Amino acid sequence: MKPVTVYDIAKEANVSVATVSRVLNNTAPVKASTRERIQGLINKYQFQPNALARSLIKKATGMIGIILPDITNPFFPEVLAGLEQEARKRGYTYFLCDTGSSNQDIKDQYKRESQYLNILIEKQVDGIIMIGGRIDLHKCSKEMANEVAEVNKRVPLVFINGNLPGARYHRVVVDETAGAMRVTEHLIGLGHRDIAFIGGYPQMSNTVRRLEGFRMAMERAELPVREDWINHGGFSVQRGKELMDRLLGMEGKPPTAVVCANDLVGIGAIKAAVKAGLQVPRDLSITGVDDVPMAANVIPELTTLSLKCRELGRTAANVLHLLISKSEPVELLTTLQPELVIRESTSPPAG
Amino acid sequence: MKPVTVYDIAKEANVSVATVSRVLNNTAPVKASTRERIQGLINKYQFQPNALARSLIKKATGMIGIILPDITNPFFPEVLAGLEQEARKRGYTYFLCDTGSSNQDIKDQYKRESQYLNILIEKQVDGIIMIGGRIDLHKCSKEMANEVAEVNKRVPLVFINGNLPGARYHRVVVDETAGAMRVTEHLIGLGHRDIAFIGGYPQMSNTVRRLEGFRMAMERAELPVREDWINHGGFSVQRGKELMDRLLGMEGKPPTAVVCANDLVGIGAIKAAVKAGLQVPRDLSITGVDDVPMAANVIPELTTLSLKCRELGRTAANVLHLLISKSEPVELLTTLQPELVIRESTSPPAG
DNA sequence: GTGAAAGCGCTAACAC
DNA sequence: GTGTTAGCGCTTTCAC
Repeated sequence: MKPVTVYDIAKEANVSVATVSRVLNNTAPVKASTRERIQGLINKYQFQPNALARSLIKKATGMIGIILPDITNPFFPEVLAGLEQEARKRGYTYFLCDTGSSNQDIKDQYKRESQYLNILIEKQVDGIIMIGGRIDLHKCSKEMANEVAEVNKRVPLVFINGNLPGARYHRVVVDETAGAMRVTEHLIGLGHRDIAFIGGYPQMSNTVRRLEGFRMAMERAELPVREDWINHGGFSVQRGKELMDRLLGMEGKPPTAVVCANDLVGIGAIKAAVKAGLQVPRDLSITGVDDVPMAANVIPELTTLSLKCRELGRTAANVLHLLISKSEPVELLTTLQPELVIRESTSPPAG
Repeated sequence: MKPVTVYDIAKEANVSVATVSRVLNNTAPVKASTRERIQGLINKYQFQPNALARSLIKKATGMIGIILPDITNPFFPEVLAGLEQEARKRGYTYFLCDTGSSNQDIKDQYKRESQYLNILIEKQVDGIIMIGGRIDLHKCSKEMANEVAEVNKRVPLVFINGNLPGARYHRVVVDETAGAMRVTEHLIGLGHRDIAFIGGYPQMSNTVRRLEGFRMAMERAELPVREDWINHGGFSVQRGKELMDRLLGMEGKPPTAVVCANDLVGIGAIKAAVKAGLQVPRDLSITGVDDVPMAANVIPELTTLSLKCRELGRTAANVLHLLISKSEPVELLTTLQPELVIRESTSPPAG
């Protein structure tokens, strides 16, 4: 059976399509009796207006796109949850564009970003939010940056925790440098002097920022930074284990505390430390960054830096909505303050 | 600046829109020279055809909708990852419709499902996948079931691990009953006789199925089922802690093993047990269901039942695609076998 | 309060 | 090979 259209409704109600449209959109007064007649038919046929046709005219689709690198990393669902809430409230639905670093060849991640960018434009989304991927690159290639700049000209665009050279973007960020400083200072305040930093990728700006905060805190406390205690390699639990193993395998006195680039690495670090016979935090304090739900569920519960994931998502959706509705001018940069969450994985050093 | 259309391209290339459309879709041969001329303009203006207009004619959008209850529960991102992979390969983009049991008033969850169902139809998605929510209800109300039946008439629909009365649906399921039996038998094989079951909701069919498998294994081994050791209350880590605490607080000899309704409950159960001074698995064996990534990352690593999340997602996307393309008849029911994953949280009972 | 008609940007017959 | 034209299903002037 063919889907019913405004014409079908109009014909059966003995009115014109214009009138049907009017009751559909409440865009002009309609006589109560005809309105009821039409409404009756709408209910009878469970008529649902075709949003494609509507959007084609209105030049607005109520759809936005979210491009992210890996929904499987628990950080992103948290951000999404915040985003969803705000988006739904404003009447948007969203395309989730996972560039799938967990599934597919990670080398193609940026290619998939480009594809999704194009697809979203063709689908006429009202706006796009990007998080992770190329906007986290410390040095992004001119071509990749350019692509995004072009998109930015065509449709409202908001970055979460990232940036790109060559254009001015609307960004919602959390001050990771200050946050990493706070984490490190917490450790220093506890009495630690020998502190390592593991995880992340040196070519990613989030890692650079977190490491920078770490260094600033150490410097301010006049503590030496052991360069061989700074090791990168990724953001996964597996990486955390490996990096911690390496740290534990080094000659000489080990660190008494380890700042991890994110919670997953921190969880891996705990695993490796426990497996090596250490007690956390007695023998070794460990911290994370993100405050994903699991951070509160591991044993011992992970001291971490809350990146305010949900608020980040809500805020980004909000900024994007403001941009779309053009109701008011929007600040380019919105900065949230992260929050130190002290749990069980940190304590004064033993001895 | 206005977006460029086929007309703009056609005019500047001195051809008709039909020819532009032809090179865009490779739908008929075009003289090489004109094709190049047109392609040049397309590149020059970075012309992207409006997918709304195209879909309006073709009656296909390349969009599908996924309705799920809570992206924040790590089970769902895993399924999504599988789904995304398959969907992308087939050229679909998808709306993520999170009915947000984590954010908002959970009482409105089913209302949001209804809303999303309507929105997806209006947006003319080519198909819908549902997972969780009302399709997991052991007894779903007539009205709620009816809504879905109506949707099922209008657009291809696939359920993951759920069902609804009143109509025949295409479903991709994993045999949870057999799986729960396998888990329980593993425990029994280890020598356990006093086994509890915690977590889930009695009104949800997944809980019913898992509990059924548990009971069947116990019965087959001629072991008594202690009804006061069967406690429901949810699927979260927090619930797992509470339910385990209650178990530990009961009079008499405690169970030597606990089958948890899912991994999160299992992780909570471990936390509560450890906090109570027990050693897992020496004093208490604990199992989960799902095999979310975190199950392998907690200490001790959780023995669990892999629900083949990714495969579930891939298969569902596949089935939906088959339904959409009508290329071949599709089985109503696709069943996957779950897999017991033995890790560290189970061992023979002490002494 | 209501209808006629002109599109929104594209594809697909159907001519030539 | 290419152009003309009629829609897809809806909203929106502009009359009446």
